[in-house]
Amino acid sequence: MPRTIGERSDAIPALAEVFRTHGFDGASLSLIGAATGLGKGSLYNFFPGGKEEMAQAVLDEIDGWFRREVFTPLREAKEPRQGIREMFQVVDRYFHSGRRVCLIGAFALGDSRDRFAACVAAYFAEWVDALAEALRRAGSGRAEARAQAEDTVAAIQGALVLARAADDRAVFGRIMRRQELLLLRK
Amino acid sequence: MPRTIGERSDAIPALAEVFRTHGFDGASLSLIGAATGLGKGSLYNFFPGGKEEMAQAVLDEIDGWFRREVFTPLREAKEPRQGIREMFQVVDRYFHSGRRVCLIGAFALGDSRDRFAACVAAYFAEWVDALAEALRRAGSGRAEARAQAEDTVAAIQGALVLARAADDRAVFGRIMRRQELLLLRK
DNA sequence: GTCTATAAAGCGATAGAC
DNA sequence: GTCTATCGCTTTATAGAC
Repeated sequence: MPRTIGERSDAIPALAEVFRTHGFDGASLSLIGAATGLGKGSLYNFFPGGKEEMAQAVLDEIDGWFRREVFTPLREAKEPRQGIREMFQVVDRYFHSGRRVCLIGAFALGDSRDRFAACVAAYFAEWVDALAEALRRAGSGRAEARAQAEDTVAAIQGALVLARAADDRAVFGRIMRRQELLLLRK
Repeated sequence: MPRTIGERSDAIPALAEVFRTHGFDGASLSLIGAATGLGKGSLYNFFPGGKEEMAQAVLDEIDGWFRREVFTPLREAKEPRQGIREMFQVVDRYFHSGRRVCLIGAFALGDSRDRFAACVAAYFAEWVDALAEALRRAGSGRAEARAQAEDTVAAIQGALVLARAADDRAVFGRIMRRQELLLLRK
């Protein structure tokens, strides 16, 4: 998180943190102001569309990050099985081993789903697609690869729910490890 | 949903619907009043603790329902494998094949987790416990049964996230069916 | 017991000084 | 470009009429 906010994108990490912690409705402008160190004037200067534009900017940033660090590597990995192993590593790091919630998953379950429906749907669809392609290249049939990919993305999201519910990140690690074994066995 | 509200418990289904649809923060008293057909006077007469007491009453009702319809049957089923099959059926019906969100899962990911932390943690812990016992009775070792139970509850929660994200309940059915096969194969 | 009116606080958003 | 003050509205919650 940058110490000084010089441009719009500098505020995104703090914004993401606030939305993850408090949800869209719970993230008030005063909380956002405190987290970013910006007054309302500056916030509306960077984000004329207000809170909705702030959340959209965070979602776009997350989408770009996953595209760059997860989806594309999955699709382009020379060794698909190795690519899948690396996906689990990157995802575990991203979610801080289950301590950090998936903002897009939380938006999917919450009241803000309709507002950001397209973004939310596209994120999960692309994750499933990219993983299915890697699995197909690793030897699974087309239909089986899709099924395995769907199960895996669901397992990760479910693991985040359970980890946060139990306030115990060990749950997340266990589910991730078993899902990786299930996917790469044989 | 009862047509007339004569006592506190008559309002619970409508309350649950509002919290599921709008989340805790998004469920304003005016929405709650419209959904229940009750004025604020009546609401505060039934729930002196306000919104928090309303949500807690809903969580208690859900907890009781799952205990009665899912956890206890799992533990007491004469045929544990058949009991597990029935769990999948009951859960599919409860979540309207993925169209209905798990309020406790949504609270776990959302801003209201801290407020209802004990309730949320207990719900998932008991589900995993009950399913693990059934799996153990069906022949799994103690550790393996726990792992399978954890994976299954996570798969169900993840399936709800994906179904809601894609606005496609078919996803939910597919993941549930595959998880059931995985659990009961051999 | 249920309504309407109202209180007090917080909200998102805007305007204007600097 | 960033601040403070403020608008208009909604929120939860309460008070008092009936």
